[in-house]
Amino acid sequence: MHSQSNPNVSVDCVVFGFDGADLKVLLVEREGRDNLNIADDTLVLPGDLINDKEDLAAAASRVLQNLTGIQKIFLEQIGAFGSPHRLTKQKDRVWLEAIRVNPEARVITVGFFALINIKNYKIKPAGFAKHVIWEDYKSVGELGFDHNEILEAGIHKLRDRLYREPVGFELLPERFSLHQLYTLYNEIMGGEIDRRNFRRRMLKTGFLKETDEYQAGVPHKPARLYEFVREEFENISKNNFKFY
Amino acid sequence: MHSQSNPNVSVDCVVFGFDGADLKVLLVEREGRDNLNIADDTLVLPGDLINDKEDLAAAASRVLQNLTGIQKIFLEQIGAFGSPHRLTKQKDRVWLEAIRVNPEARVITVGFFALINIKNYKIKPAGFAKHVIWEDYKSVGELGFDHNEILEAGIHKLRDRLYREPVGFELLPERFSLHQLYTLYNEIMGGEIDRRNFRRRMLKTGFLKETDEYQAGVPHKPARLYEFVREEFENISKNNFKFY
DNA sequence: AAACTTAGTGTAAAAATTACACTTTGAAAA
DNA sequence: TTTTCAAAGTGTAATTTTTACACTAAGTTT
Repeated sequence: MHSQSNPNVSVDCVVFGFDGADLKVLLVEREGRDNLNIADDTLVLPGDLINDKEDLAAAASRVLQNLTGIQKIFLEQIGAFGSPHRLTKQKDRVWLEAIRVNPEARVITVGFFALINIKNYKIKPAGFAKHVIWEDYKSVGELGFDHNEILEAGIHKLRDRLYREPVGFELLPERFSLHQLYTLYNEIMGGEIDRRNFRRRMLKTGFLKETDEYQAGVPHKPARLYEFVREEFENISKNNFKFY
Repeated sequence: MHSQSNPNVSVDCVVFGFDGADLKVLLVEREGRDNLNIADDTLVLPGDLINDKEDLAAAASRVLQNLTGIQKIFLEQIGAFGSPHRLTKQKDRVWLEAIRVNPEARVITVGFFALINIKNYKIKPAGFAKHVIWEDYKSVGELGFDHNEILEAGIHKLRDRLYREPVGFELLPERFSLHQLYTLYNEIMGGEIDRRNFRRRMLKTGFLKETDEYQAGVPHKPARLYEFVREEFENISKNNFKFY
């Protein structure tokens, strides 16, 4: 396994999820205290060195599959992060020396961002990851390596994509209420979107199909559920639709 | 020099220029036929392996400095390109074997795009580049390696940036006519922008300062020249201005 | 039956976008 | 010196998009 790892290139994944109210990020606690003999409970983005004949996206996919078990996942590259100093923090060095074949190697990493429906998958620790947690995006503290920087680039990309492509639906269940969709957009855009205008706008697009299903188990008027119809989206907006 | 190169990571630069009418890309002819004993006149993007303690952007900057002599240049990352097959075309292999210390190495490359004012600099061959040419973007044929793919990603990024940031001015002389600006936008956006609406819109923004200078040596009414005032741009549009 | 909570609906004013054609000016040609 | 040519420069009206804003409906819990 390590023998076929490329010592100079890794991938790191910014995985966003949505629980209906807040935007979450998947973080892992570095294997430390218990398995190795070092005190380290630093949180990092899930990632790994790439294998020799492995595509970059495939490597990211592998990392996520280890954590989530999902095969097909929305994945998009954020970019490369290659500062010569990105691994030189003291704590990071200690960890690298404990775990890597070649801890001195210059590593450039390629960031990916992924979107998953937080309810659909049980996340389980795997590989280097001792614990895996969904952290509220707003509460993320200092991460290991240069991962705060990668995360920032990730949220930036997410906003950009949310604005132009129908990626929001990746974060929701197949059937969702307009309120859920609204909360998602409003949360990620960090903004003050008008609820009524949002609703009208989304319905006007024509790619939301209303179903006969309604919310259940809520202590108030149940909302109608909708589905996203990708074919309609493709037809309607030959690549230059604006979401908000 | 080669001893401090990282064998697994390179940078490649998509350099756009504008000659007043057409969008151009800087391409280099691989050193081949003459200096090495191989027949190879393939065109590629300028690029090189990164050095061991060199930042990615610094590597791109170094490559461009070798070609253009410019220190400060507008540079932005496009992304990483890491297909395991990106160097496996026959012609590319022959060239790599002739030139690289470790021609078998898996190389992932990081693309950058740069904008330069085509008239300000004399481009001169350097390093691996035998000839350097400004190729009309629309006429670019098959390039070596995966460079067509990188170029496509570059033009995509350029359009995206042109839409949101005042990067167009990097491609023009310091003083320019509204016609030049219009042609630039219209060319890059590949579109049918209305000339009058464009003019009004740009003037309304407030960050174009009119000068007392006029076009000279043209066989018709000379146009007034304008300057881009970055400070005004920064003030007016706290980061969410839309150009077109 | 009352209270609570979220679902669901419409309109009018303002702003932005679009489509569109003629006059002006200077240089070059006749 | 007059004519011709080429691009510069200018305004308006119609349409569309965006924004701001408040009440009624429906189901659950108390």
